[in-house]
Amino acid sequence: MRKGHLDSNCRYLAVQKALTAEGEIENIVLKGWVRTVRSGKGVTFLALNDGSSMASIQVVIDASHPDHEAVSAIGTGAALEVEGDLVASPAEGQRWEVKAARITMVGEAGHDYPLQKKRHSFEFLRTIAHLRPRSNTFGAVFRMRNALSFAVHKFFQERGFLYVQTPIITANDCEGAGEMFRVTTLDPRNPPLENSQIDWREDFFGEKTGLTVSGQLQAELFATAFSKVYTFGPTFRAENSNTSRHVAEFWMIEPEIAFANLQDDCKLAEDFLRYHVIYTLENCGEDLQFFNDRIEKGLIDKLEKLAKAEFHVLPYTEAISILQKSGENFAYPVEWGLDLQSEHERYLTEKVFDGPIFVVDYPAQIKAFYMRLNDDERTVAAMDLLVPRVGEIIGGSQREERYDILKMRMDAMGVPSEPLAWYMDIRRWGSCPHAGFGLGFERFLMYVTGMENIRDVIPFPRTPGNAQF
RNA sequence: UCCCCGGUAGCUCAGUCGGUAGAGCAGGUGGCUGUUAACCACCCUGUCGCUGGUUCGAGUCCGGCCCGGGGAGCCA
Repeated sequence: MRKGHLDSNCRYLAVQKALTAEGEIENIVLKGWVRTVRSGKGVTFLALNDGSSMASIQVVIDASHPDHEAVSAIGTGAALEVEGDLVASPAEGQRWEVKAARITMVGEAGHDYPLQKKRHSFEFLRTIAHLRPRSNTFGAVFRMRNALSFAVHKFFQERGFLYVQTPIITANDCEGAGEMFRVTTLDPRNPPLENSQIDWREDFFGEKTGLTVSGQLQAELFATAFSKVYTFGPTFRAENSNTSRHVAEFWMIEPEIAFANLQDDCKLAEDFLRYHVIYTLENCGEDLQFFNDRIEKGLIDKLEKLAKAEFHVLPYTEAISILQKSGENFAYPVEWGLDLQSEHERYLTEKVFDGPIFVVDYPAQIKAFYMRLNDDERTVAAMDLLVPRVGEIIGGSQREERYDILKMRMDAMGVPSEPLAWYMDIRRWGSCPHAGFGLGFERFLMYVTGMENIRDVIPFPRTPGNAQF
């Protein structure tokens, strides 16, 4: 067996291309990592995977081959280049296999390779996040993540939306969505002080800055120039949340549309969800089948059902009344003016409607300052899209486009208006009704893969106490 | 941050009433087979999370701490 790089005139093929070949091909080259070695006296089989598909390709080497003994000692995880002929497999289990003429060891893997050919717990795999993409489940997760990232852009671009990159560093302390990470170049042991308070004017940006918790406010500005825009980027929350649904760094999708009301917003959210579920069904078959068989039984049925489902619209006030009449014994109180808890949301979407629902028109006092005040003056044009098994998956609103009312709401909620003068300015000149929503990309991935922990749908999760890799 | 559960071999786990630790996989050796996370036989593998206590004796009981998981809150 040769070591090092193989120069060859042979045709290099991704494993996925080889597996879906129309016919036999002579002299091909495959490169990838060994998943299993099954060795016998007469013949040795290698399963080679290069991440291009869930399935590995079977490489066969006869005992008569001079390298047979060396090949049979190859460890799981080794990187190989295989040169040979793609031939029809004489045995059950695969259509094509590679009859190896030459196998080159590119990178060895010893017996201490942590990823064994057995089932590992997701908890263990998180501790080897640098290797877990080579496992079946994470291969499928990240291929799916890739496919859906592409689909997000495809969806918006096909509809004339402008992709806007909103800032990651921001001085808006009150974007309204939670704790921010501080961004500073000051020396923490010796910060400049004024009246024993840190003097942020001395900091890099001349004011107190942090990592963005939402691109919405800036997306609104662009919406009032380009009509339809979306963001798709990293978002940060410094909250000490320790749950399977929270990470400190995640990717959020935030469309914002001008000349639009809450109904238009709901329609967009519905189209978005349906489009991506159908895209997944049509483009991720092999990986989806794996999730359906191994991660969440009935996943494909669930997605097909969602793709065809009617999306109900339910005003908050009606939701409260349904919950109060339900006779269910909820752990948290149901009363007009209180926010809906997870148990309430799941009851509505699973038991009452058994399908996706928009809950709209929430009490003003439990929602953010920028949401548009309804004519009843006690609710705002907010919407949450709830789906079975997950609960809230999208949250959005029509934005308050009337300067005076926005100012009044900010004052009432204690939001200082001076730092947000630019945000308010677009209400002074050419203001128009507009709306948008936010969707956590990882939460959406959890929904379509059936994965139950958000840390298992993002390459390198950042959570309280953990920023490894 | 709060509540609950857990931490035993490289990995997945068992360990009874408190009596001195075990199975599968991985690894090694041999055998066997166009094999399918191959199979069969034998061999090897331990700071029982850390720390203090109770006890003749602690993986097992109690306290503290660390780490992980589930749920809640916050939210996406």
